[in-house]
Amino acid sequence: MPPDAARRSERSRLAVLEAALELVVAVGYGRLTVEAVASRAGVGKQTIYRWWESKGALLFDAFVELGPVAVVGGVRRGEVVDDLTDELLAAVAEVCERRFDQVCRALVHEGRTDLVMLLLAPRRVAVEERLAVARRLGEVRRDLDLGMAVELLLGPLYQRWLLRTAPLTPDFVETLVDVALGAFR
Amino acid sequence: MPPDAARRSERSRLAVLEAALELVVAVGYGRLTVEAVASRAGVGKQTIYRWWESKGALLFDAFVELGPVAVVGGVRRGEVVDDLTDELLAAVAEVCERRFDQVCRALVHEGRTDLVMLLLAPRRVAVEERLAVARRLGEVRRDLDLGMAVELLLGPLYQRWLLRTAPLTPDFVETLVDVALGAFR
Amino acid sequence: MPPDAARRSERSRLAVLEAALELVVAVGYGRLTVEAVASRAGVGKQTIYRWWESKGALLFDAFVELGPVAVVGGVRRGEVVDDLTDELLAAVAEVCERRFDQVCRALVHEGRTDLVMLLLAPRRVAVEERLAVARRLGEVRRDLDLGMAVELLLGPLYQRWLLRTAPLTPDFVETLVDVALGAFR
Amino acid sequence: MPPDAARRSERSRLAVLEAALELVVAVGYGRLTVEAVASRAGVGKQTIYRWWESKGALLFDAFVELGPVAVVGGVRRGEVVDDLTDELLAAVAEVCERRFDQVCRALVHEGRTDLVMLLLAPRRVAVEERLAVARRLGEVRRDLDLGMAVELLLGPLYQRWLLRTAPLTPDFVETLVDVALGAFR
DNA sequence: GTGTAAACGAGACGGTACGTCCTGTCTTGCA
DNA sequence: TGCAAGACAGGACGTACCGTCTCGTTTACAC
Repeated sequence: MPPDAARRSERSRLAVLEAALELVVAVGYGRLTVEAVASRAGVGKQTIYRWWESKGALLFDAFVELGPVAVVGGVRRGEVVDDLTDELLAAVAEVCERRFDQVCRALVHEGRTDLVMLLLAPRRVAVEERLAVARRLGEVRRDLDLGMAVELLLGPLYQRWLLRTAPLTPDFVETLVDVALGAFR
Repeated sequence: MPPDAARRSERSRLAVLEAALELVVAVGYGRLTVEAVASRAGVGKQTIYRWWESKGALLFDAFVELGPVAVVGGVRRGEVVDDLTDELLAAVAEVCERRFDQVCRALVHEGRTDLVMLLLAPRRVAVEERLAVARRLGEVRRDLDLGMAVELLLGPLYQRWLLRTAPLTPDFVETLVDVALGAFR
Repeated sequence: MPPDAARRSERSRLAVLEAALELVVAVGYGRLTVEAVASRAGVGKQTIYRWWESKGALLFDAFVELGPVAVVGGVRRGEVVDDLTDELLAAVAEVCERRFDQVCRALVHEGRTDLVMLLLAPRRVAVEERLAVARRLGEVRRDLDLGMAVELLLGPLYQRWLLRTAPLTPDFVETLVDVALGAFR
Repeated sequence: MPPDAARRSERSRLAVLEAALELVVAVGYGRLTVEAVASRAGVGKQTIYRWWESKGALLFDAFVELGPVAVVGGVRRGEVVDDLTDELLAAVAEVCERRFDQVCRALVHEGRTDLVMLLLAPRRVAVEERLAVARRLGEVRRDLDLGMAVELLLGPLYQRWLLRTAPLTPDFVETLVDVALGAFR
């Protein structure tokens, strides 16, 4: 029998999500156990297994529900270079936020990169939209491949973040935008 | 007491590394157990715990010792665009190779991104060297920041690989090189 | 948290006790492992550790639950010398029975002599009761110290058994009863 | 190849025996490990395995070599009742001595009751000899079975010791001798 | 209101793997 | 060669969690 969502206890649902988020931040994904989540949430283990498929799915829900809302800038405010820099700096801030970082790494760990992409999507969309405007305004080449451009901007950034090859400094972001825009014009 | 490396059994060391590599390819990191490695290697569990700190460290050693040697092109063969494309295609091949992929993901999983960087380093160096030549020959800007250039080329590639946002096609590589070189000239 | 006895699985409890008894007889105490008991009982190891403190406690329970019931004679059937001889012969039989012997030695081995005493108690009580009757009937001295008398009768017997100083022959038992009764009259 | 006793290191032999005795007293037989003995003796493990078959054999040797010599009274000093009482009190003292007790229990634990008997033998012989004298002097029955008499005296005593059924008080010893002698006259 | 059926907390269950410990053997210099 | 040192294969230990499965107990909808 599939569980009857109508009878689901909202109190339990929230308690579990909160406990999961607190614990993953406190101890990291590797040391996060379902038993600990259940215990901290004052919930039976079965209640977790009934409603979530995996730790990853649980953490994803926890983040979507309780994580900080990504601040995504409006489409156009000033020069394309400034707007993109702002957007990337926001991406850096987002990605360095402890809960976001932990949850994403947990999802990578579980192979649920699809969920990671969902979390990263708003940023990618924002960057793409700004570039679309830029293309319309002639700030960049008319034939610019927007998808590739987004990857060129965010790929290096996300790589630094995931692999921790180097710190995500404002300097890095500025140079990244400069160099990338060089290719787009 | 720290173990005495001089007395270490080479036979056991190799058997463990081989078993680890075979098993991680066969069952993946998540289902890889120390007991299985010990058993397949015909080795006591303690012998593994004596010499390696974690599954990740073990897999790293296994790969460094037994993994396929990365084919890194010579510095200069032709046009910079062709050479870089070759290099990135080789990077794609490397990164898609089952053992490499599994071991790297295992290391990311364990938070040992430092080791992942070691595995990726030769490629990065090769790209950087070709760009250095290009800069000397005037194929790219004199003031090009080589480190940033490398990240711009490999960052998007490695991001696609790790997050599986999209397949790593030759087309993607070509466009990536084209766009990036646009920024470098 | 202490385990909740109310929820305990009777099926598992019995399976463990049976497995323990079979195995201790089959391989002896020294080679008896908790893992083997769990495996033969079709039970998780934790289920054993949850309910029993030690191998000794487990074996004691197993014996109390499943061991052959000691045949303890009625209080008085005939001459005191015959009755006591019967009782001691029964003690010899009991103590030589494979399971009883193994379990008792296991308990001695673990220092749980209190449990050994529990297993031996019925016999001691029976002997004491017969001696009490004998004292009432004038078959032995009025001022006989019953506790000491029991020790005098069973002490040598149990010592031969535990230390295997000599075989427990009927002859030994008869002489023992004769000599002891000589002291009691 | 059997080890060559001629080349045996006396220093090592003694160090091992001393360490074994100290450790068995300190931690008991159950927690006594060969490694600990070797380490405390400043000796390689192999040196122990080369010269002793088991922990039990090692402890036995240790006791024979280093244990306190049992004080066994001369054959006849006074009344048979007094002499036997002295002998049994000495037996109690001996058996309660920490090292003797530990080593004997260790040997019982290992099933090496033969070695226990060797350790107990001097006492038994002494009692038997005094009884032989008593029989010659008419202090006890002419047809007394000496072996049985010894068992009647020491059996209850050793049983109390091994099974710890009750404390080995002087009172107990006196009553034991009284009652037993009652049977022997 | 009452009956009933699902979700709930609790936690025991059969398992898997862990990382530690110890055994008894084997190997490597040193004396 | 005997020795101290200690690595080795093997395997049991007791623990930690897994995901499943009962237990009674709420809870909430249908009658």
